[in-house]
Amino acid sequence: MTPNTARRNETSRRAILTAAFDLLQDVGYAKLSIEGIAARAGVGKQTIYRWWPSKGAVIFDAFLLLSEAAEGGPPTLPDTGDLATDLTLVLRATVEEMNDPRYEQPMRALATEIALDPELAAAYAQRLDGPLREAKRQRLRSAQRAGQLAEDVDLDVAVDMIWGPILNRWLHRSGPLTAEYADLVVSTALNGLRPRRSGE
Amino acid sequence: MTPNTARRNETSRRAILTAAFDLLQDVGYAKLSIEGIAARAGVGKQTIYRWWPSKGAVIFDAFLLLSEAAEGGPPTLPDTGDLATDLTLVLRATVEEMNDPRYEQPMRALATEIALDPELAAAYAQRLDGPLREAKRQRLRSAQRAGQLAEDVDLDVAVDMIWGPILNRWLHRSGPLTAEYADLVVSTALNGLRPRRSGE
Amino acid sequence: MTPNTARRNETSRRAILTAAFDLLQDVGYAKLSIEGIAARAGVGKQTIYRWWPSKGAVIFDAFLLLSEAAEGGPPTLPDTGDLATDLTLVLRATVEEMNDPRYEQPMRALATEIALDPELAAAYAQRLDGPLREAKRQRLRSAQRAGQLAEDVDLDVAVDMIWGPILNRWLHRSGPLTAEYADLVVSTALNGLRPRRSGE
Amino acid sequence: MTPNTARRNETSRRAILTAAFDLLQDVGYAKLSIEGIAARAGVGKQTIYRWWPSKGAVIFDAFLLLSEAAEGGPPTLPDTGDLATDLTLVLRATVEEMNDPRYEQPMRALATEIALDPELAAAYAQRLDGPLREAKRQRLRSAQRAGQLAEDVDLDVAVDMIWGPILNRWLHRSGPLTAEYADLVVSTALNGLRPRRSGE
DNA sequence: TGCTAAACGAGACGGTACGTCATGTCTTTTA
DNA sequence: TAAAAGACATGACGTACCGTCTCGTTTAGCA
Repeated sequence: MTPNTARRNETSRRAILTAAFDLLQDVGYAKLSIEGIAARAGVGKQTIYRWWPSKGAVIFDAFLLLSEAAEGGPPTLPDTGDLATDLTLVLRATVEEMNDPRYEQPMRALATEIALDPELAAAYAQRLDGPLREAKRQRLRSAQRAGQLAEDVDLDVAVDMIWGPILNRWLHRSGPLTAEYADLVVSTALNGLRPRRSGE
Repeated sequence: MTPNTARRNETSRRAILTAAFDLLQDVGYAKLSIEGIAARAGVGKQTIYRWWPSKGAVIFDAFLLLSEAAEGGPPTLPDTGDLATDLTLVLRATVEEMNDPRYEQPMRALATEIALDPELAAAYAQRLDGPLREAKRQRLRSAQRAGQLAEDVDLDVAVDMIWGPILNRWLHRSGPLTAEYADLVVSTALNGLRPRRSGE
Repeated sequence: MTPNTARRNETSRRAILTAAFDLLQDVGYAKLSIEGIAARAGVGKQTIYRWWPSKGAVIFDAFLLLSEAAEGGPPTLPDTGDLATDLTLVLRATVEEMNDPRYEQPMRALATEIALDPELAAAYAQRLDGPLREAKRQRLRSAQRAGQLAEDVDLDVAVDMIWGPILNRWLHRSGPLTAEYADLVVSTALNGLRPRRSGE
Repeated sequence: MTPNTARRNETSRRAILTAAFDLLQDVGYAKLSIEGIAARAGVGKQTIYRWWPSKGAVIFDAFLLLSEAAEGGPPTLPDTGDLATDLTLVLRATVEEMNDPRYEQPMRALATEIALDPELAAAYAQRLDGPLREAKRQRLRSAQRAGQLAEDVDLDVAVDMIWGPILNRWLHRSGPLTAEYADLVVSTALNGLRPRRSGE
């Protein structure tokens, strides 16, 4: 069913994924074509069709290649002991990456494909977002142990509460995505919307 | 700039927007074509190109038509005096709509177009999301007055905190989108992540 | 069924047929492609596929255009009163044309398509070969009246007897195709293979 | 230059040629592909490319195999002493073979390749048509000795005169190819087109 | 009888062309 | 006289084959 992967040409594979990522930056998702990727990679179209079921799958693998290249070992969030500080740091970095023109178009492309293709979404959840989300959960668990996070908070909801607004504002462009916004999100999420009996 | 709208055939306009919306349900965003819309609407292609600059603009207007049809006057959120109750109600309804097969594909299409096209995003922010967001802010302001919301909370951030996680989970399919999740989001957002000195 | 021919672009039609004919000379039948024709004609591929069902049909029409351009009125064979002289003249001309590099490749292409596609063969028999064969029969009939051709000879067989060997030798390259051969064919066909009681 | 033929796998060779011939019957010349032949023969593509320079060469060899299988010794035409009788017999058989669906497509394919490829035409003239044509010439020479054929007739032209019309009508489908037609060709070729002083 | 070089099946590869579909522009016809 | 109908140049789609190129695996000839 799956093509025999043994004879696969690794050089071509990397050329394709790199070409796809580069083209996303250059021409954007709307004008990304399989023909274009093949041409830029110096590869026959069939070589793409042989190994990937869809354009989205290529984009997905391009990110996978990138993340493999970047990391050594599973990702972790900084843990200085103070949750607010750490989250602020991380979210500011996230915001910066989202505003980086090198990544913006490719990331939008990936988000789009995931939004439209459930199968790809599952792969994303497992292979790309999975480890990262686990790291986030881990950091929050540590905060729980340190008494900085309520015992009864659902960690997945907590993650969504912190990163969701950021991702959303980026994707929908519903407002400027700045470090200040990131800071506000952190503090608001931690304190909650309700008035607190005693000051922060 | 804008084509003279005077001679515009209103019947064709509605036929086109309805056809676009219906096709989104039937064939999905990926297979939606201008030719298809024109054919289903019984309209010449040129009539579409004359009045809309892009496929995204057609989809956008289709939603606009829908929202005009639905509402009388600007939208409002229920205000029973208890914020938690009202938010829970509204978010459950939102979740239900997002799971409604009639709307899912079209809404994903719109979200996709907005994510990729800044101009469309601006139009969305102003014409479709604008009034709704104002209603949300209004409800939160009322809660502030009632002492159910901290005075120093940025209302836009608050809105993002409540609706962001929902939208996100829906768009990225990062988990099941249920009424329970909606309830959890409301209570977590209101209480915040930090431990509270005294019970809820 | 047949596409409405009313809106057809005559300029494109001629460009396509001319390009096809020229390409046959330049690259030969084996390397003739629809894409190549479209490119050389400055035309979209679809314009070819819209109006012709096959590559053979394009080639056929290219010859049709040529023959229309060439002739005024239906073709006739010379009639000096002496059949042998006239046939010799005509066959020499035919041989010359077959050896003309401008026509050789295109004519081989047409012959090939006809040999493989019965429908095309029927069209050829009717529209291209038909009038010519009629002219040949006419000349032979005239010879019959002049007592230069036996009364009981089937004129179609006679035509085949004279032109068949030429066509055959050309197509199969079974020997050199020269004026001398043409002359021999004429005299042999007229005299027959059997010994004659009295001189020629 | 020529690959060492020593290690050649005879089983594969026969499988390839048989597969090629069978495929010609089944799918026709236009859809005959090297890949198809290799697949049907259960053979790697390279094995075909190693031993044959072109598709036409494979088809040619397929016929060669067939003719080797059929015959014992060089072919001969029947010689009852009466040329007309013998030719009629032979031509009727030829006509029958040409109308046989088992051979029609393959023979058209061979004719096509020969018409387009001079090298193949030379091979055909020498290896396939050569012995047969020699047999035809032989029979005519015998007729000459018996006084049934004029002394001054060029035997090659005579062969063309008899078989050319048949082959032509078959290849171009310029008319029905029947036994009657064959008979007419024989008698017309023998008698010639000119009126004879005294009856046949 | 065991070694080695080739021919073999399989099939991935960079390509070309296929025939189809949609794009956005244009012209023609119709109501 | 606007809009439907649809032809047009363009260009991408996904597929089929081309001819070349490894891969391991027979298989045959020599040593």
